[in-house]
Amino acid sequence: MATRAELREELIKAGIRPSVQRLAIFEYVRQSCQHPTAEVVYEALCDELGSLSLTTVYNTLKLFVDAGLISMLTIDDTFRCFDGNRCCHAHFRCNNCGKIVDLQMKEDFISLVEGLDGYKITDAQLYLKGLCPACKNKK
Amino acid sequence: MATRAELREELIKAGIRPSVQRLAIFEYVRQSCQHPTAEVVYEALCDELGSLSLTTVYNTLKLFVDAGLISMLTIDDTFRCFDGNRCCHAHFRCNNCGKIVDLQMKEDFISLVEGLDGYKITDAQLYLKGLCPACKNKK
DNA sequence: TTATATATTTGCAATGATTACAAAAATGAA
DNA sequence: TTCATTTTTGTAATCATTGCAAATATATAA
Repeated sequence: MATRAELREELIKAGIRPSVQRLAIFEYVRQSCQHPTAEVVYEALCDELGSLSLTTVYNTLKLFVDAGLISMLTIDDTFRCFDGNRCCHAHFRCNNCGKIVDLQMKEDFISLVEGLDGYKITDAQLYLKGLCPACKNKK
Repeated sequence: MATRAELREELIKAGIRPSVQRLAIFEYVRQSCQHPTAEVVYEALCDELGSLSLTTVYNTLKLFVDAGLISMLTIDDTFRCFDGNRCCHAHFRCNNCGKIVDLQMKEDFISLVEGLDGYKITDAQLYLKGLCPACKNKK
């Protein structure tokens, strides 16, 4: 769990000026295990920051994604969500309850992909979908 | 390359009545290596079928995805595209030119995921993003 | 400090892919 | 044929996301 000062340093190192809004958004996404959407980030930080614009949240999240500081997940095709967990992991989305969970990997999945000579890879996501144990038992 | 009769049988086996529209859409997505969007499928088949509704294309593609006959890709976060290739493979999307290409796998990537006991997996997608060789050289 | 340029935030309007809906057409059963 | 069911269609609505221009904050220079 990084401190606020460490997160600030990380932004600066990435060439991003740590404004109040940016630092709050960065901290929120990095600490969350919930894969929040832009809307969720906005709702969560509105009070804390006094005021905040949804546009700022969208712009800032995009800034972080482009800088490689967080990832954007498109596992749900109706909205994007964001992930501050920097360890290599896969995601599972339950088709019934919609929950998105992290799954550990035995090894980095990029090593299994063939024919990547000449490519520059900046992002990799492994998405699994189906039924989570709870929903599977209900049916 | 499956014949039209084989594709028809596959629909019936999946419990889907092979209407003219459905068979044409199924054939198009299965034969294409281009990961078409609903709009692309619609444009391609409008003439062939005389008339066609974009709503039908959307509904039909969803029907096929739910039946496990084709996959939906969300590698590009601004639109969905569809993939009729049933072999296990990964996808790469170039951040510069937008091209989506298939990549072979040394082995099925699901085997690398831990903690799947109790889950029912119905879909798995591995997405890589970055620069393709051509775009990488240009920069 | 003050003035000026630059970067950031904000609110609202616009965008566009996708879906809801209800009518029309096609198909199957009796 | 008649009736019920399934499928298709066109249009309107939805809603997550973006464009844009004004307002605000921050950094730099003098």
